[in-house]
Amino acid sequence: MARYQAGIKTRERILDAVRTLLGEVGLDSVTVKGICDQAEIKSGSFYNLFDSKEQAVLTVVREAITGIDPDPLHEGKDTIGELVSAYIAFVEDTPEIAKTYVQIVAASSVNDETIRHRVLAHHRARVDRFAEALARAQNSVSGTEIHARAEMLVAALNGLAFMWLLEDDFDFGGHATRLLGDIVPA
Amino acid sequence: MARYQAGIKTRERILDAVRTLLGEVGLDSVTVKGICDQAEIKSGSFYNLFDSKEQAVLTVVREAITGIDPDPLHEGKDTIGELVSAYIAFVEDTPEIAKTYVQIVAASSVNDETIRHRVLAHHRARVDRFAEALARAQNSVSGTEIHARAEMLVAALNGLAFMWLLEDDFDFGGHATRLLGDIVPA
DNA sequence: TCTGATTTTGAGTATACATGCAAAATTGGC
DNA sequence: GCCAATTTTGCATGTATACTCAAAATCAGA
Repeated sequence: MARYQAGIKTRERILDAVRTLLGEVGLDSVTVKGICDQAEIKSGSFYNLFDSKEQAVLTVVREAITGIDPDPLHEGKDTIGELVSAYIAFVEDTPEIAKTYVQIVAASSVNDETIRHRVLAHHRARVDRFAEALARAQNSVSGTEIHARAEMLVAALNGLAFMWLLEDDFDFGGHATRLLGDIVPA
Repeated sequence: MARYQAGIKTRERILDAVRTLLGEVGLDSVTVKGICDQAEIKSGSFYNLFDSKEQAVLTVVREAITGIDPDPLHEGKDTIGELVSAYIAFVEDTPEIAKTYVQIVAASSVNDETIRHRVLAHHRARVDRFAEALARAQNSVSGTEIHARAEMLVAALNGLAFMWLLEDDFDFGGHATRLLGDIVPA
């Protein structure tokens, strides 16, 4: 345990503030002043704990990219239903982070090669996991066919997340579950 | 015909510059200086033709929102294949505007109520058109079922557009066509 | 070529932002 | 309660940005 606790707590307050603001005002509208107001600190404290605004935002952004695929070590064990449930849980339980994820893909990916590659790598790994789970569920279909279906399923889930961004009361979980039923008949 | 042409041409150069920059650097990174450099004019000229940066950007944004559904008066006549083809053409023929559309949905929708409602209204109208076309193709299925399928189809198309943002060589047209084949067997 | 209308220029202003820093306040072991 | 380490404060600084404006340049009809 560190000798002084205050700084650690302030760091958490800052990250909480960034999470909130990313969901509220969007990736490019987050300011240091906004973060400090939300965290109820002064800017000097912010720079005592982070080298730059970028660093604090990137910390949360990494969280968002990783959050969509929380446990990549389970490979070969998940069912397709569990994978879809994990996506639904991600969107419904941590909506600010999910919103951030969508914004990262749409906005940052355009002008930030580093983030784009990171997102792309995670996306491909996710499609592979979906494909493997699909293969286990329907082992009669060919590999390329399975992979195309997985890509489509993930695309549709992302599209539904997209819609959920637009409509506050959009039933993301319901639509995602329905979609799963269409792809993998019970 | 107006007496002086120079101003009109400059206006077009500015809008072209905004279109280019929206695709290249993203919605929130477009600056007046950037627009002026790209259009090879000075900032004074910009403000001679537009009241604000916002106005110029919004002009192109409206174009993007409308562009995804170019001919809403054809209702009752389009086939589902034509609607999907129109989406593919939108993405492949005007990629900068398509990119802008995705960014608007993801970023602006978070903090701009006006744009969000505009996008949402267009989206709903589009889903309705897809549903009507689907109903004509498969009139055995119930109305709510058809509507759910239309929503899913549009979501999947948006999701694919999403992916195409990440990967330069993503075969959007191929995947979209495949998706259509899955939903409406030939 | 002259003239008034239109367009362009480019320096200038105000503001918001990220970041720096020295001093004050707080913390916690002794 | 003392003191050194840590943390917070809040003002200062430099920079980028949106936007203004008066003067210069250009245009097109007579």
